Amino acid sequence: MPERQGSSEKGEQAMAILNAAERLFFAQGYNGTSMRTIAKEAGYRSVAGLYNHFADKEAIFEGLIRARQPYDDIIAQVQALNGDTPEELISGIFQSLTQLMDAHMDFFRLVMIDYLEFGAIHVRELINDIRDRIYGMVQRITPVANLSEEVPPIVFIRLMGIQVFGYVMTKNIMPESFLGLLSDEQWRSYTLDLILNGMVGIKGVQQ
Amino acid sequence: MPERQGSSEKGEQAMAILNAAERLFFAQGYNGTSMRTIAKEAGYRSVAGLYNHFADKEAIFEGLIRARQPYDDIIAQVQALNGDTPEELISGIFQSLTQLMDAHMDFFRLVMIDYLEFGAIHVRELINDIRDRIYGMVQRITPVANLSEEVPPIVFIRLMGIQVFGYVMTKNIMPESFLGLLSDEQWRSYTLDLILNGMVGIKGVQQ
DNA sequence: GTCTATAACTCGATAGAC
DNA sequence: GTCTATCGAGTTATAGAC
Repeated sequence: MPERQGSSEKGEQAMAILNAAERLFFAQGYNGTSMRTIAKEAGYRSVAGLYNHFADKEAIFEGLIRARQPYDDIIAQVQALNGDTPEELISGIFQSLTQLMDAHMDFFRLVMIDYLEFGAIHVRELINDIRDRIYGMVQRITPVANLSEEVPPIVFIRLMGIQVFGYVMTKNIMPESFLGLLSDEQWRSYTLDLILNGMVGIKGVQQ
Repeated sequence: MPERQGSSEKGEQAMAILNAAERLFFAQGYNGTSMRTIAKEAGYRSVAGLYNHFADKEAIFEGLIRARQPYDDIIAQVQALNGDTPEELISGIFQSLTQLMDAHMDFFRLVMIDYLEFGAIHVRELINDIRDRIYGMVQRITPVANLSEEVPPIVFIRLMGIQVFGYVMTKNIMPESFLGLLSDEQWRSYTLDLILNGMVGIKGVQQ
C-alpha cells in the first residue's frame, strides 16, 4: 500500500512540526521562536531533524499558513446556504463566517504575522490561488441576495472581509472591560444589524 | 529657560531613536530589529547610547506606540464635525476616520506588532487611558446622528472600529490585482454606503 | 551622555556518523 | 531520517573610560 497519495500531502512528522511551530509562534512570535525550540516542541532531540522536512524557517511558516487556510471550509459552507429572503441569506453568510472565524482564529494570527514579517506575500499567494472560486461564489449569490448587479463582485468580497477582519481584530484588542459588557451573541447580533441595515438601522431591541 | 516642560515630554534624542526604531520595525519586524541597528539608524556609533534614553527594547516600543497614537487627532476632528442630517454626520465621521487612517497607517502596524509580540497590552493601556473621552464623544453624537438611545455607546465604538481596522487590514493584504480594480475614492464610497445603508443598500451608482 | 570593548548567550544552518 | 557537534554570526545588555 503506497503511503503517500500525492506530493502535496504532508507526512505525519511534518504535521507535528507545523503544530509545534504554531503553538510557539503564537506564544512567542515568529522571530521570537527558534528552530531549536520548534524541534524540541515537536519531539526532536536536535534541530537538524527539522531540515529533513522543511528547507528553512520560512518554509515552516508557509506550510503552516497553507495548512490553516479556511477557504475550503468557507466555500463549502456558503455553497450549502439557502435563504428565502436576501436578509436570511446574508444573515446566514455572516453567521457562517463568524463561526468559521472562531474555528480559524489561528489563521488570522498567521495572516498578521505574514503581513508584518513577510509583507503578506504568502497570504496574497493563497488569495490568488482561490481567486476564481471566490468570484464564482459571489456571482452565484448576487441575484439571490438581491445585491446590485452594477456593483463589481470584488466590492462585496472586500466589504465582507472588512467585517470579518475588523471583528477579529477588535475582539483581540479591545480591553475585557469593554468586550465583557455584551455577550458574544449580542456582539454578533449588532454586527449583523450593521451589515443588513447600516449604522442608523441598529435598534438595540433583541427580537 | 528650562528645557523640559513636563516629565512626559520626550527629548530630541529620544524622538530620533523612536523614528529610527519605527523605520526598522516596519522594514524588518520587531524581533528582526536589533538594538544595534536602531542605534546606527539613529546616528549613534554604539548601542550603549540607547540605554541612556530607554531602559530596554520594549520601552522603545512603548514610547513609539504612545507617540503615534491618533486619539487626540480623532477626538479633535470628530468634535469639530457638524452635520445637518444623521447621514451627513456619520458620513463626516467616516471621512475623518479614513483620512486619519491614511495619516496614521503607522499606528495600525504598531497595534499589530503589539498584539503579536506583547498580547496587545500597550494598546489596551492606551484605550483605558482615553476611555472616558471616547464615551463622552459618542454620547454627545448619539442624538445628532439619530442613533438608538437603547444601544450601549460601546456598540457604536466597536462597530466603527471594525470598519476602520477591517479597511486597513484588507487594504494591506489584498493583492494589488484586486485592489487596483477600483480607486481609493470608490472604495471609500462603497464602504460608506455599507455603514449608512447596509449590504443590500449598496447600489453602485456614483452620484 | 556618548564612546569602546566585551561578557554571556542564542540564532539559523550544516557536516557527517549512524 | 535522526542524531551529535559545531561554525560563524548574530543578540541584549553592561562596565568603565572620557
